[in-house]
Amino acid sequence: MTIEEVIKSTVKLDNAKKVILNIMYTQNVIHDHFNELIKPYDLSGEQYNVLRILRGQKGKPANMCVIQERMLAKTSNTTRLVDKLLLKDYVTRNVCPDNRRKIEVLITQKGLDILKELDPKVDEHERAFANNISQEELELLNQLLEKYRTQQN
Amino acid sequence: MTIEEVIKSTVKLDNAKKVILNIMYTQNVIHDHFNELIKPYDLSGEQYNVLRILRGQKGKPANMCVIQERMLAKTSNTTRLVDKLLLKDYVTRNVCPDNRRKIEVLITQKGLDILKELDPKVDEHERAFANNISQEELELLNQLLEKYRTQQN
DNA sequence: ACATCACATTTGTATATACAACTATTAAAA
DNA sequence: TTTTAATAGTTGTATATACAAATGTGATGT
Repeated sequence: MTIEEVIKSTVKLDNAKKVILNIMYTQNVIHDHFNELIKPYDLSGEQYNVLRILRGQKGKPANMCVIQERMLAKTSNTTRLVDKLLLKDYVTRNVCPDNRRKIEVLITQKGLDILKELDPKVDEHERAFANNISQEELELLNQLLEKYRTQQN
Repeated sequence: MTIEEVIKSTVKLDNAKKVILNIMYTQNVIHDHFNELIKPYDLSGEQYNVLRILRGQKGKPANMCVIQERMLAKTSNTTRLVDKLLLKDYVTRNVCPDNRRKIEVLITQKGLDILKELDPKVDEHERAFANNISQEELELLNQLLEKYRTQQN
């Protein structure tokens, strides 16, 4: 389905407009698909993302700004995301002894368990999209997106 | 900047994962850039989108579900978006005489004026991203995104 | 005519996002 | 040492999003 069909556009769009719409719309499709996946687990996409970041720390605590800078959506409110994870016992939160302005956030075993349960489903989600396109095309798509993003103002 | 650098990943990611992150992140970058653009105009991105759809109707009124199906984010609450536009006198809203379940939404001259004022800025926004990449690459990017999106479950 | 169903939109509610203001702590400067 | 500035995180508030339930209207069947 082309992007013109998606938005039922009657006029022909130029490539610059189409790419933006295509990226925005594709993100929406991925987002909705992922939300379906995690809905039964009572986790939001960003909560999952934070958990994955914490697992990536491999036991090393992460403070708030480390989490923030590794998230895709830089404007998310990390404090409140961690609050939610804390309520579900997926993380612990402690004041850093060296610098009391900082907070040390750690993933718990329960957090690791839920991630492990989700891993195969997330893999399947990723494959569902990637399967329709070759490895070379995937690589090309990555390169083009990275190039596209690089603005020269 | 590669997506690994963006999320400061220490491990190597496979292409399927990278494409998803790249699309999500690129959408974020575009979204933030666009929001900067329209912030002085007291319009949200989705409000702008609705206005653009209404202009595309070329005088023909659009009812709620027509607007809905032309929006990128299908889950947006069209009623409340139109409420906001109504408050700013950018649109009118009337019950359809033929079928009183339906609502006829029309863009006003004031709505057309604000869009006209925004047009060059939106063009510039689109070019800012597209300029760094050739027309052929833009076309390829569109094709790859459309192909990628097409899941076979 | 009456019941039932489908359709179009609105409303309620919980959660998420955007962004500014605020608090607490540490570092630097006078 | 006191003031000032920078850093890290939290809180408040307005708006947006997600999703289910409710309302009102029109279409269909008996």
